[in-house]
Amino acid sequence: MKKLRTDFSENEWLILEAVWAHEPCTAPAIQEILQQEKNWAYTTVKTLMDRMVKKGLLKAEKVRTLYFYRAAVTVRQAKKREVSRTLKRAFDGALTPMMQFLLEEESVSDQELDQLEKLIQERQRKRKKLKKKR
Amino acid sequence: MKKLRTDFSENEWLILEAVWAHEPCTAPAIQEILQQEKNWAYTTVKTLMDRMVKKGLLKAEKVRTLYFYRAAVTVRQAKKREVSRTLKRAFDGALTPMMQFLLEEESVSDQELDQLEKLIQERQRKRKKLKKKR
DNA sequence: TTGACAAATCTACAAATGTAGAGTAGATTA
DNA sequence: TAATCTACTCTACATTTGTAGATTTGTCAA
Repeated sequence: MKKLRTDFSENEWLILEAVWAHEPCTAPAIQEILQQEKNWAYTTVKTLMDRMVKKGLLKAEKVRTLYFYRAAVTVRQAKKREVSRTLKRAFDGALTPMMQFLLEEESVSDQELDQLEKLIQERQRKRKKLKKKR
Repeated sequence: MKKLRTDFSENEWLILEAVWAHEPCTAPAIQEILQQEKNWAYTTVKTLMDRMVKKGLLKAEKVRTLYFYRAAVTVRQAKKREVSRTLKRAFDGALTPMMQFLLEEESVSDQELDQLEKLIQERQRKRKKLKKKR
């Protein structure tokens, strides 16, 4: 076996999110934070986090007897990873079809549609400005 | 342990794609088709496929001595699953932020931008038409 | 009919992931 | 200082996933 999973598991996301929101933080703190969602035993959380350190998703630093954890990937990087994966897998890397799919399948509110329109038009303006410069 | 993974593994996608393109088809056929990408032994392919049957991703039908497989999920369903997952995980289910992220992070060509603009404007037209009717 | 072949069945094993108990060591407090 | 509390360490075990060998069986051609 060689192929390592490049994406995060559900649990890894959960923990990453908690860590992003509270770093630097300890394993007991994370357990506490996720108490509601996951009724994990302390050792479960700790094991997960230590495995994530090994994988380079978190960093751990020992301060006296306590371990403090931080994320080793940024929110942006994680999102990027997640999005690229879906883009590649389900749309063969093609952006427009993915966008189209999103527009069709995920119910888009009127408001969202307006926002999107604005986003794109802004983009277009930027593009045209650049073109003039060249 | 209870939580079953709701998304597909990389290998499951690969096989699903091959099956979609050739169903109904046999395990040896799939092995053949994926020969280039994955130099899998026949039993590997067969095992994967049978596990996918158990999970409800494929259906198998015995015709005399041969097993024919078909996908048990449509391309659309699979895409939907994949996309929803990313949407939920990385954007807390919010479409606009995801779109925005796509626009920012995935390099969008001029052409794509035009296409997107068109897509959205078409959408807007539809919306307005609907409104009139009401 | 027998051998060769193809596909199926059975079994196996390592790594990854989900989950956590038992024991220990340092910190706090009575 | 002794009892207690906390967080850490070590170990463990089941399930899922990746990967495939060995064996069996059904089919077809010589």
